[in-house]
Amino acid sequence: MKIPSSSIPRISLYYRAILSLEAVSVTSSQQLATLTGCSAAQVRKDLAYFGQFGRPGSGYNIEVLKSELKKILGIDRKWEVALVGVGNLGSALLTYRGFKTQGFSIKCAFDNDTKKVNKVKQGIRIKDIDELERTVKSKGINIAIVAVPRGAAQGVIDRLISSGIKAILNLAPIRPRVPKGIELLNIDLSIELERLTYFLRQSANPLRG
Amino acid sequence: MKIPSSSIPRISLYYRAILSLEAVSVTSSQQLATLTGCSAAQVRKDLAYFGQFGRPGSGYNIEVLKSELKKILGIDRKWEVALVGVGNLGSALLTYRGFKTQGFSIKCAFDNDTKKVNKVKQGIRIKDIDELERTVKSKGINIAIVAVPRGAAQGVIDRLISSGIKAILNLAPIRPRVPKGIELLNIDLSIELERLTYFLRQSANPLRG
DNA sequence: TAGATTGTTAATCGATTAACAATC
DNA sequence: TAGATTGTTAATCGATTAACAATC
Repeated sequence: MKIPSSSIPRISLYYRAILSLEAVSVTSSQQLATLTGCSAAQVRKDLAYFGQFGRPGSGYNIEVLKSELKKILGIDRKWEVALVGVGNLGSALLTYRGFKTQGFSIKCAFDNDTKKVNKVKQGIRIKDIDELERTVKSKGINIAIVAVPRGAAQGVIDRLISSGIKAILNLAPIRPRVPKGIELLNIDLSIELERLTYFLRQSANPLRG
Repeated sequence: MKIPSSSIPRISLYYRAILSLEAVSVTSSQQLATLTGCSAAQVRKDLAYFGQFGRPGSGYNIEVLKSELKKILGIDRKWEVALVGVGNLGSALLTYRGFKTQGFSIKCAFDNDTKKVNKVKQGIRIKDIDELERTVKSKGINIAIVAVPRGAAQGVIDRLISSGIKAILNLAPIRPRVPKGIELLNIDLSIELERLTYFLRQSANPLRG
């Protein structure tokens, strides 16, 4: 069955929602809908793509659902992540505690700035970019976050892929080329801001400023 | 005419693509397609939502297109942005140079940590969160970026809205409630990483680690 | 004129919503 | 049993792709 790609981030939302429901043992598509801003039909549809987790008449057992959603999302295990680029944004990601609570752990960090190399941040000794291939291969890391300047991004991503990285979260403002079979997600903050200004421009509201 | 919301970030991509084409005076939907990874039909469709910018047989004049796309995206002017939360992520955004090149300028920054208040970063004196309403109102700012911890996010967003903010980029890992007419975009890095682990989990590739 | 390329319409594809029989 | 709620099918909606007449 074809699963809409848009259903995956919603599964993450449902998972977070049930984490906030520790006191009860059962929930419903309606409750999950209210908690996440999705429709109840959407919740049931999304869950049904992956199995029959509920009981008609009573709803979804929270412990069952929690465990199933973790399996679906692949977070029923720890994942080690490589970070490339320890500038302002990279440093922020290194200290971001939200990753750890979801089972992600930044295990190594690289930069090409010799002033940063060998400095320790959050218990991670920053490595020279030259050590990227060796380290990623030897640690068997599958996921990388790229937080380097625009001009360096494609080169870094090529090197990550040749080191065996299979999934990349790219924060540099380019659309890198990657071969088939590599999962790439781009987060471009300026593009997001432009979605906002498009809206403000269209808006009927009399804008100030 | 109804414009698909997914076409807006593509317009941003086309705009960036033509910025890299300074040497030539004309481009085509095929060239923009190659540069952005979209299809040529998609490029023409997206542009046609907003007007007739090209000439059959010859293509799109770059200067004309550049100016039209800026107008569409609302970046034919400067925008002042308020930043709430000057932790690691907020500091990174304050120093991010990519915003300025697209016409965005972080004009004020707030934090509730008295150790940070009155410190100057990137030429911005960090203000106490208590000054949020007064400052945003008096400066007539329409856009805010929220980079506070999960627990503080909804409260901050409520206050931003009551100060007149119309568009919010939220980086805290919650889905805030906002009234109709307020544009909200959520960027949740853990959810993005979970899209990657979903893919790795599904992947036929024998994964290492 | 011949070749190129747009803008637009129709066809396809994919995702969401609504409805409801089956189940507890 | 009556009320609640799932899982699934069908209907709707929206976005993308293909095709091509019109234009330069």
